[in-house]
Amino acid sequence: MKLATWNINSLTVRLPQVLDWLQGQSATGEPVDVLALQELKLTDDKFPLNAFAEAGYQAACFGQKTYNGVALLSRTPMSNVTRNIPGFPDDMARVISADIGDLRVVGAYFPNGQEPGSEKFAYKMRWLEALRAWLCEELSKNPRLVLMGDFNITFDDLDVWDPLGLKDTIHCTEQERVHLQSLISLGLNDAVRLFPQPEKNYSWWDYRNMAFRRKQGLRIDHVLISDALKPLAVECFIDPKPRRNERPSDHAPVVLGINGKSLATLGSPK
DNA sequence: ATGCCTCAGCTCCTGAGA
Repeated sequence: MKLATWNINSLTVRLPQVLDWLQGQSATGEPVDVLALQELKLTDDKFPLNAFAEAGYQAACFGQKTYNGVALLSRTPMSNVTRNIPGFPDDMARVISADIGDLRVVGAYFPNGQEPGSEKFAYKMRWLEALRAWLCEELSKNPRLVLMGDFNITFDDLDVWDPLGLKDTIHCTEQERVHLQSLISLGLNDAVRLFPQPEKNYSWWDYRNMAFRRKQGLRIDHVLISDALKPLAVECFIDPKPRRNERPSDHAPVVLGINGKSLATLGSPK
């Protein structure tokens, strides 16, 4: 089965591109079974449930006016949907989770953080700590867990087009990376790095300065899979093609393929 | 360079993003 995440920077603007992309994935191979979306920038009453239903997807959305907003699309039913981090009061719609098959899927839009030392950076740190504590519980309840979304954090210099120039700037600070590693320490794995990748493998490029054409990007969108799922992963890649669209999102989707058959037939012979 | 795009909205400017 195939799972993906994409920060689409306004679903109102990007809905046709999302539908096109899903169609394209089906046409060239396996359909995307689960898609996590971030930065919907719309309220739930404006969520295009019907358009996705016609494309074969059920949806769980958690929207908000103007900013943030996340959703999960799935070809199969979702249950136990939760919104944001339980026990962490937050005005912003950033997390949506669901049981899908025998997976626990968490889609997240991590805080940007703006600038080290700012109040928004402090909020990012608090949010990251709350996420870690909650995921620790979630993993104990369901070891088959996927955490994917716009993390707004790079793992290391390999994720940064100009590591020297951007050293210690937002998305690249030690504090953010320590938090990201603390998620990894829960028993999660950076799925992209499990497979060979192209050079300059980024998921976001600034709209300004022709950054995409100049390959000046960051890898800040991630798919983390739990230890139990790691042996089942068959591919994970960033698809930069939608970034070449006429009115693109500044982010590209990240796709994970896992061996769903072996999940379904676990314990049965052949 | 307090800039450069893009998006939403109490829309002809501002805040936020990354």
